[in-house]
Amino acid sequence: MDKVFDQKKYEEKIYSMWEKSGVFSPKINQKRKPFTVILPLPNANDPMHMGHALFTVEDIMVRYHRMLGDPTLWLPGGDHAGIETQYVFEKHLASEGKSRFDFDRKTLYKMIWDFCDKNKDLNKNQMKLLGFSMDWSRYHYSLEPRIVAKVLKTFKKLHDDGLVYRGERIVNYCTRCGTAFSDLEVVYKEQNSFLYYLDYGPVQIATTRPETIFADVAVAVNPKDKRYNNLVGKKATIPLINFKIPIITNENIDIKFGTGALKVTPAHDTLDYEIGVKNNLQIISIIEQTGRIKSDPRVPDEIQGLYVNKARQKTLELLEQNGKLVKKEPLTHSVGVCYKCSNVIEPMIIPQWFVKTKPLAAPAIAAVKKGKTKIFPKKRFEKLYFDWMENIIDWNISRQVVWGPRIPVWYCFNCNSQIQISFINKNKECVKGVYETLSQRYSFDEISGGLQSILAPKNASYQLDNKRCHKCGSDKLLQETDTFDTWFLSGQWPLTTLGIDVDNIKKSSEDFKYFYPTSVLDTLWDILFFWVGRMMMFGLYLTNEVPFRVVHIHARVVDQFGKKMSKSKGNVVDPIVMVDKYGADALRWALVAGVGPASDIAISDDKVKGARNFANKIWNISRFIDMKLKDAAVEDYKSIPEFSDKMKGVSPNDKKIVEKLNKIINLTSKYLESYKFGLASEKLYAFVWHDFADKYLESVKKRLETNDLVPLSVLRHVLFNTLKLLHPFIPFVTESIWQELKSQRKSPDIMLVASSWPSGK
RNA sequence: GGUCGAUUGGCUCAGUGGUAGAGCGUUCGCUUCACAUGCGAAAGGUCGCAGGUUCGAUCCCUGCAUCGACCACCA
Repeated sequence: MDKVFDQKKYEEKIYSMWEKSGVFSPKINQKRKPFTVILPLPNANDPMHMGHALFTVEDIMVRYHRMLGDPTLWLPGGDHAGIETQYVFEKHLASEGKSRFDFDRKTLYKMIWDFCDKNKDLNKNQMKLLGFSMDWSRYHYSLEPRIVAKVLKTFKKLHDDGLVYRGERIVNYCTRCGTAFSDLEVVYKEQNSFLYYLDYGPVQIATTRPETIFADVAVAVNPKDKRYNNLVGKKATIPLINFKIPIITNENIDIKFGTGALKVTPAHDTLDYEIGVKNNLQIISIIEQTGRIKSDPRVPDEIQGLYVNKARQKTLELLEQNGKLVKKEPLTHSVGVCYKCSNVIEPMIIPQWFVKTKPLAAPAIAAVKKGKTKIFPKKRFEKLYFDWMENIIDWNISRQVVWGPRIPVWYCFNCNSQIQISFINKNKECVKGVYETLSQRYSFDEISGGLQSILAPKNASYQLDNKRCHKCGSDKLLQETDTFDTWFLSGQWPLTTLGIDVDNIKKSSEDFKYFYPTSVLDTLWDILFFWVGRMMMFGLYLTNEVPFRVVHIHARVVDQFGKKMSKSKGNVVDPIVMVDKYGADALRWALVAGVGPASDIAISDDKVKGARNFANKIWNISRFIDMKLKDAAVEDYKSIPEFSDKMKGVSPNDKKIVEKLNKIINLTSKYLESYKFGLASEKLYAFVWHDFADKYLESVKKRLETNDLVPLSVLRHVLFNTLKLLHPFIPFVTESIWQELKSQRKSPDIMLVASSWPSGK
């Protein structure tokens, strides 16, 4: 054995040995309960970051259970990550001076597909470098046909059950990404702006968005506001266009803000939308999806066609010229921006597909309350889970991006001639318009061949198959171009990857019947809502059974200053760089050792270096024992008696270390069962380094010179058991030693499986 | 505004109802034949503040302070 553990010499070899042996692929054994973990699928658009290295926690659980003898499945996967990937890809296109509007959707889809394929493979290799014992034979990608087919069936089932509807609700729309987002995907940023006081005839209103005044349909005041009592029911006048709008009341108006009078613009503000719906007000939309002001007769000519920001300036100029701008004062408020591109989110009314979530959330709440799924750490995260699930609103599952499965709904163009279309014609030009008009110049085939997107009116008729129109028999049908929210796919991940049959659960695959529900879902708390909640809802909806028994929330990796790692801050540490420098074991250990439940981990070179030293310590303990065994001229393990309490010549000192070993075996098992990985590793560290190496090993050196075989027997006993305890945490060094000491032990050949987890009786 | 978390030796952080722990750093001594990615020793904390429960609190409860995170609202 070398003087120091050279991980580069072993890691690759060891991993491929494991892989070839097939130990990562469990065999179904009806006599034993399986242990199943589904990997939180990394995005296929990006290499791994330090957060992914925390899958170490899952590997620890998985390896532990495998060693216990449980049929253990860790199922890996990759996520197409719809919007996020398209965003990354569009940046890539932009660097080549192109945009998504230059391509029809088929071409664009193919380009992104190829882009992701490369990254997917990169991801897989990186996970192997970290030693993750995933069953690669069961790897799944969210866009592979058999996964998508199941997802579409779920959509149909939801639709049949009346849980899907097409609705026109105010949605968060990013004009740059060209898609709507769920409320969870909007981030709020502080912005310095101005509050403008405008003259609306009998009242003054205060607004930060003067460009939307042309879409106003009312002025609202608080019913308790005495200043306006006599004006309620009368009319206010929109300046510049002199439209009369009613003055109404609403309890949500803050008396102290501005003048206490709010201009109500239902089409372009969330609160206003609610007020509009409640009071049956007209909803007038003046902003296009491109972010430009519409050519609407209500809008002054010079403002039409301007982008929102320009329109604001121009409107203010006009207001000032007309003496309608009373005053402006500075205001700091938060503005919703796109979580991907930071562009300001425009609340807009666009027809979208929604899932009714209340009926799905109720069982998901009940399951956690009944303890069918347990969340760790409980106190903190159960509350978070309930808060979200109890306040859930209908889920907008439409995304106006290309990268994802299209919603399986078809519109007949004969019946719905008002559908808006965007496509690339034969001359490679992007053409937009309403079908009724376009059909006079272009054939249906030319349109469908170069299709970019369609936008059907809210009440458009549709059908769930692409046969001839059920109503008129026409064959001019096109599928919805909205694609599914990524979480609609990943929310079904444990079901689809294990092989559920959505139509007939009893016909699901053997894997599904055996491995579902899964045992533990380990993730970061920040996708508790996006992912865990959705999986709970889908799981219970389709199977009446929770998708996992336990949700374990792991720690978050931050930089040495305690800040979240992000590309924009430039404080990202590449896990693979650390692996290269100090070894996979070192990084794994550094991420787990002594870390409290769901706390932050500050990762630094020093910490990983310390972990590397620990791995080396174990290596050298083994090297010492190996040498002593050979010094004693012992050819193989048979020459040294197996350790036993009753063997002759066992000293109190020997007994003491064995007692401590048994204690640490019990403790490690106990901690692993209760998800206390930090404590487990900390205690192991102290035992290995201080009790075993510094004290016991030093103390027997003299005895070893006297040809006393008892201490050798003890050393070997303690070493092999300790290696087993350490293996889930630091698999490479322990397995490397296991291989080096082949002649000094009985089978098994591979540490990972065949060696059973020790018992510390 | 609401919720949650943190506050422990110089730094980073574990932990427990019964007189404080680790790693790193620091100081001193070691080229000891497993390991200098090491060995031996040492210094260093009234466990944020104020109350309460308890025979006893760093740990439980209440309040406060500071920092951080999340959610909601922001016309």
